Amino acid sequence: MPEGHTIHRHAATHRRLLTGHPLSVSSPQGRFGDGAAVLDGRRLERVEAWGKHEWLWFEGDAVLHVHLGLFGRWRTYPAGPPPEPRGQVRVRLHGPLGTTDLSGPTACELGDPVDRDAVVARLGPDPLRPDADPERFLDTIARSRRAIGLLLMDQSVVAGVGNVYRAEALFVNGIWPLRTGRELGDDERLALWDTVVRQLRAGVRSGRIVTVDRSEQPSAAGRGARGKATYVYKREHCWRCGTPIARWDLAGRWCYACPSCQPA
DNA sequence: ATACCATGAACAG
DNA sequence: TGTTCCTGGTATC
Repeated sequence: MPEGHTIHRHAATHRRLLTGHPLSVSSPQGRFGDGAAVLDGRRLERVEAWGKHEWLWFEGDAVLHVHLGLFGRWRTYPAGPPPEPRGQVRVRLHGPLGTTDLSGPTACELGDPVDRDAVVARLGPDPLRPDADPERFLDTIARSRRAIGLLLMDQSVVAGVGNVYRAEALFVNGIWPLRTGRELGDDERLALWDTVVRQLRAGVRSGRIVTVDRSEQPSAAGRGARGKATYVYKREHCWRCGTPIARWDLAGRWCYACPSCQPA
């Protein structure tokens, strides 16, 4: 399931496999309105990701906006699609080099560049984008009385961080989630930004969220072995110190932290 | 067959 | 703050 690293990986795949070609566009599930008919046969010009959003720019200023939400997924078939689509397929994009099927998205809308800009205007900097502006993130949280655990999940503060990276980024910096943005030190704010950049990039590279440092992996976890993925997220005990993990509902999402490594 | 759960977010009030 | 919408994998009857 998708945080920002997943979306950037999908964008890269779509870029590589689908851009530059006229695509067959269909909606096997039939729930894409007239979008499929409008896009069918158009050339895909470029693909862009920002946080958890993806835009596919087709010729003629037709822009497909996709947000996977909690359940959405892309299934890509470089060798050609299976005869029967798997599950409920909202959109199928088919080109000479491959096919990709979208199911379960929170958003799948056809618009134009202005619509795209309107979405971007609501988003904070994306740590994965080269044009990201860390100062926006730092200034916003430096002024905020809201808990840093809420700020990291707020896509208008930083785009692409979800529940797993929230938990892990706070952990590696020893920050209790309920401390407010303004009461953090400048060094802590900067370190948090650096951490989400590093963790998200690692996620793009590997396709998994693995935040536990190699030096803290069990020695048996060599090549191929999965090793430990997280320090606190969905864990019973802290991977670093063994203290029972605190877990509570924070604005409707589970929040995980180590009471010992992340003192309040 | 059914229940429950999840890495998300918009909307109402 | 609570409700609603997406889907599908796993657990439970």
